[in-house]
Amino acid sequence: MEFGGSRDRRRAATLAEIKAAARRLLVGGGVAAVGLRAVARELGLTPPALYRYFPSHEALISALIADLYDELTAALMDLQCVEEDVDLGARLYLLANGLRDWALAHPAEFGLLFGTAVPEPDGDGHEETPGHQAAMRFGALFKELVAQIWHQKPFPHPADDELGTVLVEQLTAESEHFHGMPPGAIYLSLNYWTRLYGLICMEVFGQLHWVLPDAAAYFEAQLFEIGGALGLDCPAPE
Amino acid sequence: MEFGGSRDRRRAATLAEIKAAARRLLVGGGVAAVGLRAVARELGLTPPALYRYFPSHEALISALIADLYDELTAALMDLQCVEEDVDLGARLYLLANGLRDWALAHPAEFGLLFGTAVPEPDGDGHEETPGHQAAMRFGALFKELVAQIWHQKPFPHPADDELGTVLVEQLTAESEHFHGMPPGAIYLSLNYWTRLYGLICMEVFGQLHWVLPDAAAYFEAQLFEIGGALGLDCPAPE
DNA sequence: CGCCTACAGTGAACACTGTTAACTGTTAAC
DNA sequence: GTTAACAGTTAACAGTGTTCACTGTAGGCG
Repeated sequence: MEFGGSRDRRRAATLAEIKAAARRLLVGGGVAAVGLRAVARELGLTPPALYRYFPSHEALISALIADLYDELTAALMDLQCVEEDVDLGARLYLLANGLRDWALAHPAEFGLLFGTAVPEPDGDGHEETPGHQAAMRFGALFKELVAQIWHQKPFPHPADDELGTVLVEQLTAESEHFHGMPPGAIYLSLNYWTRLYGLICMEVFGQLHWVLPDAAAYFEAQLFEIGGALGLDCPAPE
Repeated sequence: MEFGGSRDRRRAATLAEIKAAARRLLVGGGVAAVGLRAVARELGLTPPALYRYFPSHEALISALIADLYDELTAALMDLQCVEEDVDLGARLYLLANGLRDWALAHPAEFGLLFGTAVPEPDGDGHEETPGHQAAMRFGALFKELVAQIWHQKPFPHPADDELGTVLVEQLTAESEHFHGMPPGAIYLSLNYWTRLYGLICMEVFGQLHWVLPDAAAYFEAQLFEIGGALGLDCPAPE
């Protein structure tokens, strides 16, 4: 029935089907709904069959996380490339707004990626799961853009003695990821990311509904504010 | 053995024991570890016995959440009352630092309270579970203090036309909870809370470890920054 | 005091979950 | 054309939340 081909092709196909079914269940009923047996049921398979593709339920979830990170990264990348000639500030604005839109459109996926990822105090330090690698690629997206903005037009930043020695030391350690930006500039960039993340998390996780029924206007105002710290002017005043 | 007393007393005692055991399991192995059977096992009871005290597993978790909110609220309250004569700015500083300390000391509990609480789009609007009421009491702690700070020494705030009509409308709707503060001042207060929440969430959920190994210095710097927006001067310069 | 009711708690069972072992057939490789 | 790898199944195990029928004991009331 399925037009033949090498066995690997068939295997890759069902593997994709499995992840698609898992994704479907995730958007339908949250993380709890994507169970091993539920996925198997979705494909008309028996539960043990999935163990030919994933060593455990947790591995399936991890693969799903990695895929979601890549999907989010890709979505944000070609969101900026729709208009190639927009300036860097507008691209950061598109990135931030795109992230919020994606989070609001896919709350279950966002919750899986960014909510309650309580990291066990790992002894070795850097883990190498594909999920973490995908997360790094996602983070690089932001770092790259901010570094470009900085190198195009350096924005005023706090001096080293304003930050304190310990903080400067940690920030300079991250300097290579930010293309040699000075600690004060990295501090402001981290500030941007932290506030953006916090805002979206609070909105998606419903922590903001108790005070703001619709956080869109607040988000817009905050975006202007944190963009201003990076030397960007307001993209859309009102 | 247990010195007698009315039956209600005994019931309340075991109810407290149940929640204590649940709490113990929570800190030991995260949310997933606090299962109905595990709690029963902890007390030497059979699982169905717990249904005399909670109608379901979810109800037990909800009660645990409510208790944790109250515990956190109480901890933060008497943290400020240790020194009665400290000024309001220092009390806010204590509140913010106390919240961070509690979150870092009890990551599992913090995750249960503030992580991935994906709110189902509820039609009625305001739910009345004890957990939400406890959350409101917790939020009131912050709102009260900020309102006191405002009324003692009003800080400069953005004008209405800087915020936009929609945002001003939403903020004025929350004015009663902030003791009649103007929208611009509520905006800054919300800003404070949003950034504080975002920072702590990122740190506890490990989203910050990839760039800052120890976020204490960064948190301190941010605290100074967001406190400055409320007219407070730096409590500890370094 | 003695009955009787309410209630905490038990045992067995159901439907579900992730996971493993032993076993099929089909299919690609030598 | 034989063989070995592999997808997939059936059966089972341990664990979960939950329900039902049942026990004993303790409290309230006549």
